[in-house]
Amino acid sequence: MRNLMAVLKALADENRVRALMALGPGELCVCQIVELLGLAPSTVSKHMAILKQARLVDSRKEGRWMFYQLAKTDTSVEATKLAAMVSKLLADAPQTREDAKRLRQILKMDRDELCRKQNRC
Amino acid sequence: MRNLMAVLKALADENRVRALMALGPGELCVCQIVELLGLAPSTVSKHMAILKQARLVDSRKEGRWMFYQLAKTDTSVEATKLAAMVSKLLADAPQTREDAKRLRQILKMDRDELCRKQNRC
DNA sequence: GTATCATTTCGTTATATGGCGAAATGACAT
DNA sequence: ATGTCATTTCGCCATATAACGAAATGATAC
Repeated sequence: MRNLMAVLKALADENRVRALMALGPGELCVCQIVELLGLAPSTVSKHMAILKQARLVDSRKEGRWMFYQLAKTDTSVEATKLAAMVSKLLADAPQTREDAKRLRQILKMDRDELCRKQNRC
Repeated sequence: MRNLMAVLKALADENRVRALMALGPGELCVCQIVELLGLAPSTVSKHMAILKQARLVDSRKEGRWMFYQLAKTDTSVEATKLAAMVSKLLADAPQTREDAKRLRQILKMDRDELCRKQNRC
């Protein structure tokens, strides 16, 4: 019950759901998610921590960058199944399409430059 | 997206999830849910309104009583599928078993008496 | 070591949420 | 019509949550 509620609470925020959807194709670093959602890095970091605690995502540190990816299937039954269902239900939503399009642009950018740009403004 | 978020937000509260689980076997009136959850009638009413807005439940008025039941399958794809999954994931949880047991007792009580008792204390 | 830079943690603020009790509503009974 | 009673709406309070910026962290680069 506790685990499931953590998952459901994690899924009860639009920005977190968008982040999850964005991770579908593959891992992303924080600054890429920041760019997609248009939120402060500290805010995104907190969101990702909540997703991680709910076992919806895993993280991997590489140098200065922290990469987040969807949790593997065996991590948590509740998390995986619910995330898969939400993902399926949202697959055709306008917001999802828009984000996917924007994400393709973001992935084309140089990561160093992307981060630097964020720290300037 | 809006619909799905409404469903996910509705599911992000333990008392609402417990109420949903309790409706599995069949419809219940507000005072029965009040008895199960141990919350004020006004609070339960608000919770049920949220579940209804998310199209997770339907309501039916019979005299003074308002009965809530799980929404029919064709009401909302998102709501129905997610509710079914949550229900399956929680089927064996201790809280669910406890609530089911208590619910059997509540259903044995006379509804008039149950409501009257609540208004006294 | 010192600087730089991505990310996280911390402190603060505004808003959302969940809870209650009192008053309003709406239906039955007298 | 008046009263009773289940439920809802309203107003209020306490807590939770989401957002930001500033400071701390931890890793590379000089």
